[in-house]
Amino acid sequence: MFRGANKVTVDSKGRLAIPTRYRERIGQRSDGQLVITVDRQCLLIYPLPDWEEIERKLIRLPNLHPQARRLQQFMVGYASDVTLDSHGRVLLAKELREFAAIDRQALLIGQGNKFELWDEARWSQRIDEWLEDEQTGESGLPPELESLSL
Amino acid sequence: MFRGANKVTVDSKGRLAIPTRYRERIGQRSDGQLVITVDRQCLLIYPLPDWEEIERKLIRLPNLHPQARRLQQFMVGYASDVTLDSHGRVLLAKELREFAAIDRQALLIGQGNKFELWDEARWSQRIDEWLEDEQTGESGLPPELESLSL
DNA sequence: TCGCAGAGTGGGAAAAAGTGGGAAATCTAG
DNA sequence: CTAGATTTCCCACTTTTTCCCACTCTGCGA
Repeated sequence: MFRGANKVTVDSKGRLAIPTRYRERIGQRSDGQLVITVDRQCLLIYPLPDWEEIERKLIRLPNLHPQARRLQQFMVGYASDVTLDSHGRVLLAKELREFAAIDRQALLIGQGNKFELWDEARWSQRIDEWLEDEQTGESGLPPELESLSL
Repeated sequence: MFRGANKVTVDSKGRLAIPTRYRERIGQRSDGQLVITVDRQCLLIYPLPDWEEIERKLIRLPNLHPQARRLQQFMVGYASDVTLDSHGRVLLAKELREFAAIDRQALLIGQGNKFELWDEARWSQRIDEWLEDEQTGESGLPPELESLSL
């Protein structure tokens, strides 16, 4: 399981250093091979085998359904294979960086079998939204949440 | 069960000494391994096995639901593994300290299977809020609370 | 009151990780 | 086929992290 938040910087060539504590796991799981694609506001980074599973699911979606088609189109369409270099860095394609508005400071967020990569400004905006919603005592929690005890 | 409130200080390197009376229990329960993550305004500190149980619950949540997704994103996303050093201290990641606005004086609050860690100022603010609410005699207690006898 | 022990705190040095840039190799277009 | 541009690989420097040691403070007992 990947977890934890790390500030990372993308250098002028578009390279991103994966924090060392994850490298061993990535090496084991996929021999350093990752797939990076887009989500609505951020990028997603999967070890290759995990991505392949997702991809199979995506392709099997009913592709007359416009939303399913679109999801497929974006996620598969932007997916790019990368390999860790000798210093544990990966190269983010320019298209991906532009899509997620990432230029230098970013946050790498562990999310179980994948990572999310957020532009710093967008992430803090997301935190603000969260705190605001909690304040206003939002209703409509699903039953699983209401009864969740942490 | 962890109980009690302790004033603790976070040093300039971000280290936090766990009060000795808890150390033996933590050693037994998880061999000194803890996971620290965020809550709305404070940090939560779990022994590793307890955290893993929480994490399983979180991951099982319906993740098309925006609120569930967000909870998952933040709690798993910020969760960081730490180990007690030779003096019973743990290192708080910079990202966590920033999130909870903890810079030096903090309060460690025992909460059963976990601890809460509060910035000192935020904690006293919270006490004020509590007292105020009691004054205004807020209604609308959920049934579980109404019938609770202390 | 003094000293000892346990706990807390701070800091220094070695090691590891992160960062940037240059040169070689490959690709593209004219 | 050649010149320019882009990509890839590798090296070197800087910063951060980690580990360990030493000092201080407090409380307890002699």
